[in-house]
Amino acid sequence: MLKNRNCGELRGEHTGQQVTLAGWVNRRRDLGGLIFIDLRDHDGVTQVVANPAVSQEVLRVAETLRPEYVVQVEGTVNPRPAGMANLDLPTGEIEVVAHHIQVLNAAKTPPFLIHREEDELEALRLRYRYLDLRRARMQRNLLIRHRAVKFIRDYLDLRGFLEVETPILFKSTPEGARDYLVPSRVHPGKFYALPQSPQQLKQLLMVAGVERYFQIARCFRDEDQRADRQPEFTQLDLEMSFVDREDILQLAEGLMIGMVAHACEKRTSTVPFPRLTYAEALARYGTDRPDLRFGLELVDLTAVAGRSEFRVFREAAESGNVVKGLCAPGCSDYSRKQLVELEALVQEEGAKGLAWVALNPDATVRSSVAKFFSQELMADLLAAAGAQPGDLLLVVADRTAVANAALDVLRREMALRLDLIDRRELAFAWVIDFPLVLWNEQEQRWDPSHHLFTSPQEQDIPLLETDPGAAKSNQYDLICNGFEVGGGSIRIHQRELQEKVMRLIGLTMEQARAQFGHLLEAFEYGTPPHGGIAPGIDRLVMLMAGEPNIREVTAFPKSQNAADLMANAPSEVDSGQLKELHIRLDL
RNA sequence: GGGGGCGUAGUGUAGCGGUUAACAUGCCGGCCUGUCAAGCCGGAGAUCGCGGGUUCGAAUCCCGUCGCUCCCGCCA
Repeated sequence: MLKNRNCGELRGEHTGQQVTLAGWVNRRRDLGGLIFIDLRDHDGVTQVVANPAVSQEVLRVAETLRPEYVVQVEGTVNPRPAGMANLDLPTGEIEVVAHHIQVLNAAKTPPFLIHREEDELEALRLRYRYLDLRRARMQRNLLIRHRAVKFIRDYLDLRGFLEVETPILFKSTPEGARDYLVPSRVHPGKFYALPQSPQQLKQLLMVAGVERYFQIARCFRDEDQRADRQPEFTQLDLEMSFVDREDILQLAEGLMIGMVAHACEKRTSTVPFPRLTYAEALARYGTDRPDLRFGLELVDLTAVAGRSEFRVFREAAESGNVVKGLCAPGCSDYSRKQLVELEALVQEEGAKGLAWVALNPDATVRSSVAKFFSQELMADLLAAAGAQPGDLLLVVADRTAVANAALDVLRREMALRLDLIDRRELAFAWVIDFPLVLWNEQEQRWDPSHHLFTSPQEQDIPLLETDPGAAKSNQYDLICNGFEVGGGSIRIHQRELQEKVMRLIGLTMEQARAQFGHLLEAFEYGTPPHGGIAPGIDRLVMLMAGEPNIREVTAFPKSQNAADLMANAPSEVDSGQLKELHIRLDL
C-alpha cells in the first residue's frame, strides 16, 4: 500500500506516530517560508505541514503542488500548537509534519473546485462526473447507498433469503412502460428487451421452489425522466412463497427501520408504519402517496356547501362531484395577491377556481363566497372544516379526481409556506386495498392498477364478472415523505384466475400465450401461493441522504433526455455493426 | 408531445438597446513561518450557448435551434 493511514482518521492519540498518507491536494496555503496542504482522500482531510526547519526539500516540492495533484506524504503526527486546532475538522487537533512528499501524479486545473460546491450547471458536473464524485457530499451519498444495500443483504441473508441473478437480456411485453430493445444478431428481425423489473422471473423462481428470493436488480424503462426517475434504476426485488400480506409487510417494515438506522442520520418517525387504505389516502390527502410529516388533512364539505346559494358548490353537490377543502392555520390574514397565487396553483391541476374563507382571530369572517352563505350556514361550514380562529379555509369544488389533485398540491404548498416539514424525518406508511383495475378513459378498457399478476382479494373475485372497478386487490405500496418507494402484492398462482384477469384487461388468449405462455404453463406445475415487494433503492437513498433527486445518489446518472454526458452515450455505431444486426436506419 | 426556468472569462453571478462587458472566486507571477474561504500586490483570461432577424447600434428586443433542469402527459 502507498499509504498506511486514511486522511480522516488521525487524532490526538496518534501523536508521535510515523504515518504515510496518500491522496489529493485539496488546497494549499503558501505562507512563503511555510506551506500548509489539506490532503484529501475518500475518508476525509488532514493538514500536512511543509516546514523548512524539517526539510528544505519538502518545502521545495510543496511549492510545486496544485489542486488535485496526487501525492504521497510521509511524516509525523503532531499536535497542533496551542490555539491552532481547527474545530471544524475531525482531524483538526493534529497535523502531519512532512518528512517527504512525492508527487504521484500532476493534475490539470479542474473545471470546478472540488472542495467548494458552487452550484455549477449540472451538465458540467455530469460531464466531469469523476471529479464531481470526489466531493464530500457525493462520497457521503455513495457511502449511504453502500450501507443501505449492505444492510439489506445481511438482513435478508439472516432470514434465509437467496440472492439470485436474473437475465438482463429478456423478453419484450407491450404491457406497462416502453421497453429498451436489444437487437439479436443470430435471430434476424428479433429483439431482446431489458427487464422493466424481474417480475416474471421472480415468480418463476417461486415455482422453482426457491421460496425466499431477493436481488438488487437493475430495471430499465424507456419513459421520460423526472427528478425521481432514471431510465435505469435499482430495485430491491424480493419474493416469498407460502406467505400472506402480513408476512411481507412485517418483513419489509423491519427492513426499512433497520436500514434507516444503519445507513443515515434520519429518523423513522412513524413506527409502526401507519396503514391507509387507498380510499382513505385519497379522501384525507388527495393522493395515494401522501407526505405524512405534516397534517393539513382534507375535509369533505360537500353536504354543507351544497346547501349554500353558491351555484358552483350546489351543482357540484347535486351532480355527484365534491366540495373539499383544507384549513391553513394562521393564514386568515392572507392578502389578495397570496390568494391569487394559490388559485393559480390549483388551476394548473385543472380546478376552475379556489374559494376561500378567512376566520379572523376576532371570529369575524372574510370570504370570497360570503354573500352566498347565511351566517348560520357559514358557521356550519367552518365547523365542518374544523376551522379555528386565525385559519384560512381553502375550498375546491370539482370532480373528485380534480379536487383531490388540486388540494394535494395546495396541501404540500401550504406545508412549505408554514414550514411544517421536519427534514430529519422519514415518515413511512403502507397504502393497502388498492382497486384491482382502473378504468382507462382513453383506451376504453380496464388497466391493472399495479400489474396483471396481482391477485384480487378473495371475497372480491365474484366482482370481476359484475363490477370489476369495485374489486380490491392484494396490492400494497410503501410510501415515504410523499414518494412511492415500493410496491408489491400477493400474486395470482392459479392459471384460471390469471387468465380471468388477463381477459378482464382485454388480453386475448393468443396475446396472453405469446407474451406470458411460459408463465401460464409454469402455473400448471404446482405453483405455491407467493407474493413480494420491490422497494426502489434510488428513491430510498435519496430520502435517506436528504437529496432533491436520484441523480445525486447515482454514481453515473443520465441526463433528462437519457444521455450520458460523460461518455457521450447513446452514440452512432458504424454501418458494419448495423449490418450484422440486420438493421437499416430510417431517420 | 406540451408548459416553465436557466445558459455572459475555468466556475458562480451582475449588466437587460450605446459601458473599455463588471464583481467574486479560480488560474499565472511576486511578497510573506501558523494558516485552515490564509493575507497583500500585479497579471492573463469572454467572438455574452448556436443561427437568423429588427436597429445607425444587440449580451440586452424578436424568431428559430441546441444543452441542462422542473412539471404535465407517460411511468403494468
